[in-house]
Amino acid sequence: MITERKKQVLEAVIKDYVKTAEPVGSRTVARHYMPEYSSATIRNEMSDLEEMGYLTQPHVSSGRVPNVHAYRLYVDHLINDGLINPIKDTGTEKALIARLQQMEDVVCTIAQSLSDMCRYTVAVMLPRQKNLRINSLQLMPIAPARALLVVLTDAGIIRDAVVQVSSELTADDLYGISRAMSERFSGRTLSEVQGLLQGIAIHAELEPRVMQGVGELARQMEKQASADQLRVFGSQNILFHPEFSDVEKARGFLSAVEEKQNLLKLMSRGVKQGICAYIGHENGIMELEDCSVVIASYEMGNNHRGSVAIIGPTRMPYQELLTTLSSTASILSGMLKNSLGA
Amino acid sequence: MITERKKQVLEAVIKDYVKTAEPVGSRTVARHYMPEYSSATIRNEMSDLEEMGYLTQPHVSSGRVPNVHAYRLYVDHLINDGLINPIKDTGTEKALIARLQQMEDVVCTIAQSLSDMCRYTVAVMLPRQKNLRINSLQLMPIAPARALLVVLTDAGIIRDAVVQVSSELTADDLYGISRAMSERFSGRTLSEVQGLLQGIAIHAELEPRVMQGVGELARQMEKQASADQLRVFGSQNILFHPEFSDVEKARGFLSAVEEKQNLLKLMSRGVKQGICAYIGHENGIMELEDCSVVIASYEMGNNHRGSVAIIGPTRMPYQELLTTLSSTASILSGMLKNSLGA
DNA sequence: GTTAGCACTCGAAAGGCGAGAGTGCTAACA
DNA sequence: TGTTAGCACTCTCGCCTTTCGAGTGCTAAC
Repeated sequence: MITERKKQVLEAVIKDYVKTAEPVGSRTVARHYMPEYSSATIRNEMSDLEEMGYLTQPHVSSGRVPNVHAYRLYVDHLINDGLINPIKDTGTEKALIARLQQMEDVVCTIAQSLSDMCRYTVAVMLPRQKNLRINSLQLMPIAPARALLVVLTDAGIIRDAVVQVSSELTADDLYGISRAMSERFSGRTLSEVQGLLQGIAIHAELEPRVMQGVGELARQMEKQASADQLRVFGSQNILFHPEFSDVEKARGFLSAVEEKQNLLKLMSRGVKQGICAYIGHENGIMELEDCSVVIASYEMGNNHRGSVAIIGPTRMPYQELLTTLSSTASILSGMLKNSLGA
Repeated sequence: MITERKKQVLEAVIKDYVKTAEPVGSRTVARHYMPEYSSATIRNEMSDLEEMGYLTQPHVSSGRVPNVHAYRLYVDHLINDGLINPIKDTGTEKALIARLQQMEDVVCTIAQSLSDMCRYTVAVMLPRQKNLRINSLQLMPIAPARALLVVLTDAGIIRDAVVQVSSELTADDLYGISRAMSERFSGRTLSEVQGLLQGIAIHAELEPRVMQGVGELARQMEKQASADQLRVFGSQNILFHPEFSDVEKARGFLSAVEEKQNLLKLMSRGVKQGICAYIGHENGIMELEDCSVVIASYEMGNNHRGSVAIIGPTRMPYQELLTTLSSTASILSGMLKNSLGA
């Protein structure tokens, strides 16, 4: 069994190691964290902890370094014992909400500033949107034979494209077509719209080239919305951590993060828990075996959930990051509810 | 005077050094580049070239390394003697043009793929747009008391924002307002619009909150358009070059590139020439003193010019990069003309 | 003008050495 | 029985020396 004092020692080792990135000796622990005991006592405890599989010595007679298991124990303790208290800040929210309409912008802006703030790499997953419904469509003239087609969906997603139209159409004509289209298509899902466009019947009365444009745009939107997407920010931050002072490793990290497939899988898994951490090899990505991924999920109204992650070396300040991350996730949920819902 | 043979030797040294990143010895040059001479001959030539200031020895009795002056000579030769032949490719153009309407997207997409392709860092300058004129405005309903305001300018810039409107307005009402606004504002510059909105007279008949939104958006657009902007892509690529295997240096590079002010100044200068290269300290940016910046300018129709740059270590394949870069610039000019003009 | 030959220089890699940090173990103490 | 002091031992790190090889400069011969 692991005694209370052992836990204290373990925590001390973790904290010191996170700070210094150097193996921690018994003397250090005794002096800085548990002055009521002598180094010899701590030494014995550390020896036990090593035997139990929580600490490792890089070589005999150096200090000790926490293990994946140690971090695991520590993180579980943090998460389960309610030491993660998201701070609900409302300042940023107000400042941002005015300028950001689209879900994607909101999420990316937050992620960017999170990565700037904590100097780690941040990834966000934008969940796939099943059965997006069209809210309205509008055409506006931009040049003699060209119009801008804007499509709004119920999830607040706005997409536009330039379409060719016949040159004799006036702005009013375009508006008329817009109304007719909106009437026909609003409330329909993107795939329904594509289906409808297959039927020749509709084509006749409306501009066929516009219809083609609508179909094309619908297909694009659906394609983009039907897969989970991943965005990564601040990947350069990895260079600030001494475990990546070897350029080879830094490059490995960057390419692993660029290659989004694996990360996406991990983050989809992370969506299910509220907040969780994959420590070291637990993340299952070979190039990231010396990294940890802390994931929190956020809500976006219509029953969809995305997730946001901080990625860094195994040696990271879990308590701080878990707190920051879960705050961020809750801010994000709030913003998305306010700006898109209602 | 520099003889023809000296030039050959110099070119050989440059080419070999670019390839291997190791100091080049006389034997290597003789064997691989000029087998008609012996190493001793080359040795004498190299000794002369060193005295003339084109080569440097990292230490006595190592091979020699080309200098800033050597690169300068080489690059001038390349540029002036017409060795840079832009390849006009039309494949990418067709594929991209369908999906990209906004100038910014076009430029950024091209820059991204350029950096992927050549594995260097790429920066693009988006020139400031003076006196943008409004082409048309349009409101479309998105929720009971909200509308999407879309603004088109003559430079093909599209910007949108959500504005609050009173809840009893129908889609037709919004269209009416759009028409009225378009009539009033189209052809005016952004600052004129802001000026007009100061006059109370207009407010009365149109929705005041919409007018506020227009003003706000116009201000934003003008602010964004009135300063040159810089976008950087593939900054991680620097890690592939051995001169940055020291993480300190890599970090210096990244922060210099992130801090866009200096780079922007350099690139504005580069706009004036068609294509040019700043080698080593010539770029005037302290953190980039061991880097070169190759710049080409592109045209965007309305007499505005932007520029695109490749940034990497001084040791770079200038011929290849100059060619690629100037091709890219001409493709870009072409795309912008096609998609925005007319 | 070109080349062969040779002595010389210097950096990079390999081996040796001492200092310092940290451990494990034992014995003494409360 | 748990804690502590003391001591011998181990291993890394930084520093120095040595060796090896690549490449040069110079001279003399072609």
